[in-house]
Amino acid sequence: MSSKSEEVPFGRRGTGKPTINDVARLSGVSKKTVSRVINRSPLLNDETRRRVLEVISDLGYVPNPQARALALRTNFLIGLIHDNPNAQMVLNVQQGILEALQGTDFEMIVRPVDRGSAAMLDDVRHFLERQRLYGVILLPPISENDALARLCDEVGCRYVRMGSAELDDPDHMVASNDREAVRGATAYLIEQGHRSIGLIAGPHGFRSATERRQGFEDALAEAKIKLPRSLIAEGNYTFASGLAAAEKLLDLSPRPTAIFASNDEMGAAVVHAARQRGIDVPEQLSVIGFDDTPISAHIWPPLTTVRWPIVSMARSAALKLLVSVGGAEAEADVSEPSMFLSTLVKRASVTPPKT
Amino acid sequence: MSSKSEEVPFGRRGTGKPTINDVARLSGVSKKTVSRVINRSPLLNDETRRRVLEVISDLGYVPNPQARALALRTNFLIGLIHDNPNAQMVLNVQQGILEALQGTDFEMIVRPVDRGSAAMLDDVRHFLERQRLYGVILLPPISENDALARLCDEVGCRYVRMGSAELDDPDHMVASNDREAVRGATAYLIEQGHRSIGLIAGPHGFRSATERRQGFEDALAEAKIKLPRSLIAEGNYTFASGLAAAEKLLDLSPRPTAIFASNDEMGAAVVHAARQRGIDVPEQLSVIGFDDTPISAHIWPPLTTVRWPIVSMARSAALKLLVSVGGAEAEADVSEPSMFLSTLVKRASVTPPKT
DNA sequence: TTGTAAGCGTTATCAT
DNA sequence: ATGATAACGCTTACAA
Repeated sequence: MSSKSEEVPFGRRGTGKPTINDVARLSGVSKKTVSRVINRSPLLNDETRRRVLEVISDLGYVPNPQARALALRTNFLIGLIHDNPNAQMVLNVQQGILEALQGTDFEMIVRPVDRGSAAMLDDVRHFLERQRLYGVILLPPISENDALARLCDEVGCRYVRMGSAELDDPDHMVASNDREAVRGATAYLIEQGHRSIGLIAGPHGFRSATERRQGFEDALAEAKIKLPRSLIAEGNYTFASGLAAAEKLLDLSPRPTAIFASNDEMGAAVVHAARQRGIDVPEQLSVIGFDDTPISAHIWPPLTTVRWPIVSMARSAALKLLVSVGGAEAEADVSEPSMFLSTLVKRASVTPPKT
Repeated sequence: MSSKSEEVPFGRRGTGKPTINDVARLSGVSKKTVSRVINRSPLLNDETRRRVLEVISDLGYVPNPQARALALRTNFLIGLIHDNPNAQMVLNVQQGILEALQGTDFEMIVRPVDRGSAAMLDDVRHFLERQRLYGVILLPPISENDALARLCDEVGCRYVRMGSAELDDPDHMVASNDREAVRGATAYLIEQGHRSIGLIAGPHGFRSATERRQGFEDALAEAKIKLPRSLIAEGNYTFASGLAAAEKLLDLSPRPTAIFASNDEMGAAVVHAARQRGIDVPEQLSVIGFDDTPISAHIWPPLTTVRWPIVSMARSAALKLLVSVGGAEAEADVSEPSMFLSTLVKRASVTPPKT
């Protein structure tokens, strides 16, 4: 009986910020109508909309995200879920996502997870259920986990997976053609005259590792080159593991004249290991990496590598998530691409072998 | 009159998740009492608290963050505001923050800003006002902007600044002793016998650049070495700028026998530039960097550098923000340190000069 | 096309 | 120490 707060002239309470009520009162319509304007409802008199928009802009009114989140049962947040050890990759992805979110009401929230942990799925479930994210982007390698994708579905959270191959339908996936890209890179090595080529593969169980390895083998098969198993070493995408793998390969005799490393970190490690034992790159050893992260350009010699369009992929992933916002119009957009092509970046770490 | 929803046995509506009402009903108390339990109110009968906690755990009840955010007018989010170009640094900071947030109800939200833009302060103000963050962490170099700190105060948002020197009171600051650390690094070069030492300074207007440069000059002054201005080049902390600066220094004749670069990116660039012109590091040129980011250990030769305890600093910064949560007890905690010491990491890029 | 009333799930006020 | 009731600022049902 007591409070008729609508009577208060303006922005009652200390906060000072105008609410939907202020807008409604000042433009002489109901809250609901203002809400319709905010949410771009199509069934609205143009004149009404205009008037409300004017008041909104006069007042500098901005809808309160917390209140919307409560009412809509969904937050205006895009989550990035990852267990990727590579700083540069994670940051590139963040950059891509943020570019997509630019100018929208969405913000990005980052959630690293522990792939090893048995509780990982439960952790993510709790996270998603609590935060009610609008959607999440799954980075490799965790993005390869099908159970995780199913989990997102279950809790009703939109998701897009990033990966090295199509492991989901196009609406839920942005993929690159790693296999083909590595085939091309290896073929380039063969063209240059290399016949004894080492491979530092990615870790067992990673889709990207498999794809890249297959691309490597595709190229060899095409050229009818048969290589001993000993020319394949395995790393886990870290510099340290690359160092160990490189040492194994460089101890071989005869030594390979070229090495393809499944990512730049390990490629840089090959160069490092070679220098350490006085082997000149590229004169005595050609090296190719993968990712085109800054380190590949910064070491000496600059590393020939496969450019992985990670920023564009991440941007696209985020845009796929946002497709369903803005009510009507957004759906009509040309849909975001789902396949991205990686390309070979030729630098100084490859030359024909000297015999 | 119509809805007596309290009668519904359990988790009405589709969502299925128990609410505070379910807990209240099942434990035979009011919502407010449950709320008190959740918020660790001290004035609560122990027996009541116990009973409620039991029901909470039986039900697997978790308070809805969106509703709390609306009622409390503050989100359970910690923001990271930065305009730092260095991927590794940003990611280290994220790691530190996330470590601190581990096990709490808080999540991290990342907000890059554009230092150059005139609208920067307004952007941040809108961001803070809309999102109602619990607190933000300001990374250098934007953390050096006093107007930004004042803005946080104004909109009632807790903040902690990270920086290379104390630019705020301890509650709002975690700092490192860059000046002293660089003085030590330079002294080490002098000890080794170097007398002609180049400096690649950070960009004008950056506090970290000033601090590091002063440390450099402190050491020279101590050793009574007077160097020509030409031995000081300026970069902007990027690899490319480091390359340009290195070229300038290496063109000098006589050439310096050592170079201190104000960060690792530029230090790596020095090594890169040296190799490019056939100058051996460290035999003909010693190099020291700053930060101890992975690149310093990954290039050849591994770079002697100053280890900046950035992860710990970020963790501490986040903990400072959280000090005021948990009602009563947290305040009593030993307060987080505000000063962090950087230390010299000796690797292979420094030797005595050959004359 | 627009408005009314009833939530969304929590906390604050002010009793008792 | 605890509870009834009114916010918090927005959206959805359902009318009109």
